[in-house]
Amino acid sequence: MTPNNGSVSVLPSQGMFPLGSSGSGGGGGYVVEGNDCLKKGPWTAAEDQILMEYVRKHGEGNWNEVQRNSGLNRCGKSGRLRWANHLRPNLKKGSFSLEEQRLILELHAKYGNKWARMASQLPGRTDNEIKNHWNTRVKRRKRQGLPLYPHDIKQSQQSHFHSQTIPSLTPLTTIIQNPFQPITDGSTPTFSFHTQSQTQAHHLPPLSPTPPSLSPLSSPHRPKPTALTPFPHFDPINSPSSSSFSSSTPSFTFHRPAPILGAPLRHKMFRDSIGFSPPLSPNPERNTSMFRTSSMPDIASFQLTGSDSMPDMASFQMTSTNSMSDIACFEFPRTFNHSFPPLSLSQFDFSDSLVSPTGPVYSVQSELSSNQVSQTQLKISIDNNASLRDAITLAATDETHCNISLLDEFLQEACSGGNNSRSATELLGSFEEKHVLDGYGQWLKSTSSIDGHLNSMPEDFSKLSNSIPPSEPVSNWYSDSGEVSNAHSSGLTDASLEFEMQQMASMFPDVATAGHGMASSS
DNA sequence: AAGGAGAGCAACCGCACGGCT
DNA sequence: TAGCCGTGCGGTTGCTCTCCT
Repeated sequence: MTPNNGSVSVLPSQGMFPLGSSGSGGGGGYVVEGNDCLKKGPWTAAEDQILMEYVRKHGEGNWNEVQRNSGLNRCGKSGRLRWANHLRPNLKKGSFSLEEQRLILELHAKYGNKWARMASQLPGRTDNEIKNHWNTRVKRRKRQGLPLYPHDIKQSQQSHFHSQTIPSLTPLTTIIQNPFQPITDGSTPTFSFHTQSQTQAHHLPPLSPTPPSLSPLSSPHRPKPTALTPFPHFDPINSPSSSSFSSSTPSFTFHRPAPILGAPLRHKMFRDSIGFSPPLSPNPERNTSMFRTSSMPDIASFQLTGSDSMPDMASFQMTSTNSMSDIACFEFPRTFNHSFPPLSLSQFDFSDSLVSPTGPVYSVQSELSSNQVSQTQLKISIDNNASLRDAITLAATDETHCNISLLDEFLQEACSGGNNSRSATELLGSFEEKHVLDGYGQWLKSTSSIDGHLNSMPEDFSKLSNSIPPSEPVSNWYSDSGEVSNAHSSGLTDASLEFEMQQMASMFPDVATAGHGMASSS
């Protein structure tokens, strides 16, 4: 936007008075009484010319000299800003490209609100541009109750936050990406997820602006995040979570975040970080069990059991105490050297603390308000000593019968729904476990050795798929506009939409290409 | 057609930091 | 060493434009 005739944001009470519209190209603005009549407000083309001429002659710097030597009736600070943001050469104008948007996300995850630092890695972009872009995104996603970061970005952000107190935390991702891989010594590792109440959960600097006091746009009166909060939970020795950790029975505990049930996301398609998870039950008669388990069971547990008869496969079973008939299971290779479902940190979305089977205990914080979910605990145990089979059993125990019906509701709507298009994300409420399943599905597709299992998987998934109006663009599922499939209302640019789509596509590299993601892959 | 909401953008403000004296 | 000054950064404000109702 170019400067125009609009008034400027300086109050007359501050000693300004309107200049009128005499300036070419828009003019307007205010001057400061008693301060050499320094002009404020939008710059005119004439002023730009003066400034450019000055910089051409004298170079950048000595901005206070601009006013003295060029006759420009602006303070040096204003001149510097104008030059930096609009006049200097090689500035890119226009909307951010997909790569730039992605980079901004990554850089923000890495640096936080260090706009200048981010700008230094985005050639032609200014810190102000990046800041505005980011703030717009923040506002939009906050309004929609969506997480600020996509999964993969969020995990790197978490790594960033922690890397300042825990060197080489980056492997955290590795730890979680393949949580089973370390189990090679015949031990019986166990690890568990559990969600704490909000009062228990906040140990770290916030990762999301959602809580007002936790905004990434931190108040200038708050300590700058140069020294990030250490992990109060990081205590491999004394951590309660580590009490069950031993060499013979590796275990780790981390907390699940609250589901995203915040903003009234009505009539929204699958989108953005929520992603879409296919039900993976290979047994049609059990096709709701995955949903049950995914729908924030208050207590769920996983168990992995070794197998000799199926040395290369493990089964994964999910049960709910509501009904033992609600059992879902699937299998996957035990060795996991085929890039087990990318169970990344973000996909688990640990909210609080983590004890890895291999050592370090990290505490990470959910960006979600944990008051949106009842106490939830998932427990996974891995038994590598099992002699007959590699089995993974996941038991979901619903103690409070809260939230558990969300996915059933979704399934019902999905199966009967037709064009209602009620969002999976809206109904799912949570996506943490779903991401596990997403990862599993993705891995499943890419693993030729289990094609047979794949074939038996997708019935309930196909139900979901069928429930999604085929005419609905996938971008509407995944855009972070948060509104009904309307990119315009959200102000999303095509690039933004495409960017969000790419984010999602990256989550489903295989299936996405099969036709708009999993939802249409059946 | 008018009004409202939201997005995008430009620019200001206050503070922090570093260099210089 | 303290104070001054220039510069840079981050937060905020307020404007216009676009789209929707």
